[in-house]
Parts: sequence; C-alpha cells; structure tokens
Amino acid sequence: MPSHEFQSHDHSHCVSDAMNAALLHCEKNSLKFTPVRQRVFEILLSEHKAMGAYDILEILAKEGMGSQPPVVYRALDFLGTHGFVHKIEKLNAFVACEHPGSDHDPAFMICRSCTKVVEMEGSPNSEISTAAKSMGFEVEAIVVEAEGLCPTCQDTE
Amino acid sequence: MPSHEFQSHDHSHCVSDAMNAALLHCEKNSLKFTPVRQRVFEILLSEHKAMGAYDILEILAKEGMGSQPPVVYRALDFLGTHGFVHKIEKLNAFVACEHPGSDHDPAFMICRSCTKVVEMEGSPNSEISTAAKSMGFEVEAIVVEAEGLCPTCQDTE
DNA sequence: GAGGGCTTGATATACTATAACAGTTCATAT
DNA sequence: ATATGAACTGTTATAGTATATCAAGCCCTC
Ligand SMILES: [Zn+2]
Ligand SMILES: [Zn+2]
Ligand SMILES: [Zn+2]
Ligand SMILES: [Zn+2]
Repeated sequence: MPSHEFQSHDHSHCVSDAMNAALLHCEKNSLKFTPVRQRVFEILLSEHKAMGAYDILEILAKEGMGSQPPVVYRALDFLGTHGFVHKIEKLNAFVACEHPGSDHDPAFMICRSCTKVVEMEGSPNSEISTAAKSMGFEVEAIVVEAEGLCPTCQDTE
Repeated sequence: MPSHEFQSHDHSHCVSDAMNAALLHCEKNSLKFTPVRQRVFEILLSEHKAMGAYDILEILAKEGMGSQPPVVYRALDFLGTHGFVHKIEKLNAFVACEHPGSDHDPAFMICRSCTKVVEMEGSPNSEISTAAKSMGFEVEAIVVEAEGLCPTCQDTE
C-alpha cells in the first residue's frame, strides 16, 4: 500500500476507518461520543488538512450546533485526549489522526504549498528520545513537525 | 564539559558567548543590531527559559524602550531570522539560541516542572528526514520539541 | 425522584500576532 | 550638500487563538 495521503487515494476509506475506530473505542471505554464531538471529528476527517478551531466553529455554527469557541475547543480537547485528533503546533490547527487505536507520539509532514498534512508512519523519534535520555531528560511527549513540499507540489513548482 | 544547561552552571558564559557571537555576526554581515534588538536578546539570554512576547514587552516598556507589540515582534523576527533566537511552537514563546553561528534545525527539551528549555546537541532529526524522504517529501524545516522532566526535577518529584 | 457527574450554552475575557501608516535615521548617489 | 531611498521605530487599530466562569440540561444510579 504505497499510496499515501499526499497522493490521490480512496479517501472514503480514510474517513470510514477512522470513524469506525473511534466509535469502537468509545463504545469499549464508555466514552460519550456526542453529536458535537462526532461532527467535529467528521469535519476534520473530510480532508488531510489542518483546520483552525474557528474554521471548524464556523461550520458548526452554520449547522446550528453551537456558535461559541468553548464548544469547539471542548470537542477538540475530548478528541485529542482520546487520540482521535492531533494539534499541529506550528499551525495552531488540528488534524484527524491517521493511526487510530495505537497510542503514539505523532510526527507530521506539512506541505507549505497545498497545505496537506500527513502523519508519518512509525513515530520516527527514537533518535530524539535517545539524545534526550543521554542528558538525563525524561521525555513524556514529543512534537515533530516537518514543513516542506509534498511529492505533488515539488513537480508543479 | 558534561555540565549542560539544566544543571547549575556558570551562566555568565552562556550570556557573553551568545552576545559576542551575535555582535560578531552582525558586524560581519552589516546587520543593524539596534538597542531594542540587543535588549530583547539580553532579556532572552537571562535564563534558559522561553518567554512570551508580551513578557518581554513588559520589561521593555518599564525601561522605556517601546510599549507596543510590534516593537517586540519585530525584534524577535530579526533575531529569529538571523538565528539568535528560536520560537518554541508548543509554548508560543521564544528562547535564545544555544548554538550561535551554526545554521541548524533546533531540537528542544522542555521541562514541564521548572520550565527550563534546553537545545539538544547535533539536531537529532536525521531519522525524521529519512522517513520523510522515503515518502518523497522534501523537508525545509523541522520542529522538534520534547516535553518532560529534566534531571533535577525528576529527583525532586 | 433526589443527587451527582458530565456535557452544553453563553458571556466575558485573556493571550498571541499582524496590518497599516507616520515619522525618523542613516547610508548612498548624484 | 542635498536628494533619495531603505530600514528601523512609534503608534493605532484589529485579527486570530484560547480559556475562565457560571448557568442550565441530560443521564445514570442510588
Ligand atoms: Zn484520505
Ligand atoms: Zn495519530
Ligand atoms: Zn546558561
Ligand atoms: Zn539554536
């Protein structure tokens, strides 16, 4: 399966896989996957792009699901806590997780041209953990965000 | 020299080394290291901690060096462009660079307890670059920020 | 059916960052 | 020496991101 998310692909699978994983996980852990939370997750799943909280809020508001910031921030907090979405610190924005179910420190590639965001496979940060450990630093979470050009945008430059 | 910046150390060396390197670099490249820029850099050098733009601004204002946000953001932009300071995306805050002179993608350790921030040696992100390259992604800049507990704060927990 | 925990609604506010324009300074070119 | 222009600073206004707080509703359970 070399088709990764920068290339065109059957995106409906991304959506249904992620949503099913989330539904299952909430079911198993008695988490309340409420309409607002579910809708925010759907919105983030619609594309492999990061969205700002206020962009999401605007969509929610149009649909009559809450029009104030705390609504969306609370939903994002829930989704983040349970690993369904990640925050992209560099962009102050949020993306749906592409590796649902697994507990992981995500690492991202952000295309500055098409603005797509893709999660790397396998959390390639053992090197960082090692470097930190060698200084006696105990790592609890790692932010890794690579910005640049995706394969498609390199061609069309 | 295993004394790294989480431990107590002769910090005046950090300050003077960084300031000298900056002065030299500006001299060599005909950059205008103006009073505001120099003072902002000094403020960031005073501790190995990240400071918010408005924290810096507050100090500047007390000293009569400009009291409006653009003043500090412009100074930070200059200092960042020329590699004297880095932004910590996770904190929306800024730190003085600990490896002046070298052009580098920084990588940080952030202690959540004492809030000190230390730059790792050697930009340990070849693993990430490799992973990205294998997907055809061309990396231009990398954010690496590890959050956790520094050696000192692990003991006192 | 009363209590308690969690979710949502709503208001207000805090925090972070930039746009735009005016005034100054300083180096350079005529 | 003066004009020109680029870059820096001052200032006002505004945009964008995030949280604190309190009130009201829902759901589970005891
Ligand atoms: Zn997809
Ligand atoms: Zn993920
Ligand atoms: Zn020091
Ligand atoms: Zn540095």
